[in-house]
Amino acid sequence: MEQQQHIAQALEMLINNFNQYFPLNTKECEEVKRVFTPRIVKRKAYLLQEGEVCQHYYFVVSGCFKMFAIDADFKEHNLQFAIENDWVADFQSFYDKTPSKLYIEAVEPAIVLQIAHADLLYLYINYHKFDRNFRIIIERKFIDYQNRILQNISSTAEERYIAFQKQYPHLLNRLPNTQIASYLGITSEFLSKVRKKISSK
Amino acid sequence: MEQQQHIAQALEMLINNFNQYFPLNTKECEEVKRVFTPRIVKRKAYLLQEGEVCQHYYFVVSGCFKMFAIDADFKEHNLQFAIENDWVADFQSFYDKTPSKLYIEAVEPAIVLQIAHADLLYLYINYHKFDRNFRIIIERKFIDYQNRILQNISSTAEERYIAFQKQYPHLLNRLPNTQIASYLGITSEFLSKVRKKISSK
DNA sequence: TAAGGAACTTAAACTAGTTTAACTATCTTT
DNA sequence: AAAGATAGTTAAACTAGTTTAAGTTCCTTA
Repeated sequence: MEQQQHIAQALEMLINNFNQYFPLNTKECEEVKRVFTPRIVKRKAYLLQEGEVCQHYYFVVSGCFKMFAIDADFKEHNLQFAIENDWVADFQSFYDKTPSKLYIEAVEPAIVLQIAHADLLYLYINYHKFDRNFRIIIERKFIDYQNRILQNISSTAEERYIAFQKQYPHLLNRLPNTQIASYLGITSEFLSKVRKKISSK
Repeated sequence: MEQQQHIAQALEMLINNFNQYFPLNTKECEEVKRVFTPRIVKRKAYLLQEGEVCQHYYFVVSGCFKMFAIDADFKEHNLQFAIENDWVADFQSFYDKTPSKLYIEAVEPAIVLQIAHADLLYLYINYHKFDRNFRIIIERKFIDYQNRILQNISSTAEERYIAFQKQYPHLLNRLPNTQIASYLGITSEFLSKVRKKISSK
């Protein structure tokens, strides 16, 4: 059946993702296939909304998500985008079991593989390799965040936009500029001005 | 001898730090005592300078550090401060063995316990618990960074300074305002203005 | 104990980025 | 095919934050 083949492909993608770090053995692969479950997400649907406890850690198989907060003036601020092969969750809520202040919304129709908190703990406790691989995954995300903070405190909006273009060329076509502006911490009107200035060079 | 007692105290602090997460057994404690070595750092001395490969992961026993980058205009931008019980390193350089773009400098006389890259790998490979505990340590730092990014893209300098006061009251007294301004991503002149405005309320 | 250097403040002139508003184009849904 | 929402641009008036410079205090080290 077609559906089952899609699931098999998604799981293969996930296992390949783990294998980039410390490859899984047969038993570990079986456990992954057992505890990760697929989920189809429509455009504009949420994986997480403010006030909910983040119950799952998500691996993105296809599509694109934005994770954002809404401030007192009802403005959205994009913390990160997640596309194929990315991991996304609100860790603070996921590990502390506290209500999240964040939203995770599909900006394109998407497929994810999700693992529940208890299942992840099960993997951590029984297989050294998942502590290892998730440590490495989070370390890489930490490095990305650190570089982004450095940019935020040291560069102008124009410099940050140019850096974004270089670092995420594949996202430029997939996201409206309003979303990129929100990620960069500027208004979309000002991004428009910046883009005009750059293109006139 | 007095020196040895200081070292014993520092190691106890380190082990207590690990024990906050998943407590170490006797063998793991012994290994920690074997592979972490103490280092005394004078004020204004560096643990890391731009161009060097970050060879150690540092646990701060006492004192205070700033980690920063220097931009094209020779201005410093503080990425983080580290005091007692904090961990500090440039991960990108440490794991990839690439020259660092960062500096780690003592702003107070300090004592650290350092572990070399190879020794950390040894712990990771032989003891599940270190992968586990360092995963948790980095996850917490990741959450802090994420909250900071959200602040940077969504709040004014005044709001960020007030948040800093709340989150790090103990750092306010230990750091000159110039260093805090650099951390917040503003000039010290503007921080002066912000502080005046706040105090006049 | 003198002197040089950090640290802090103030202020005036400037620039980067926001706000509000209006217009156009494109997509989405019915 | 129409209608409404979403996206992008422009511009004028505004505000947040920078730059340069000068003056003061405090701290450090010779």
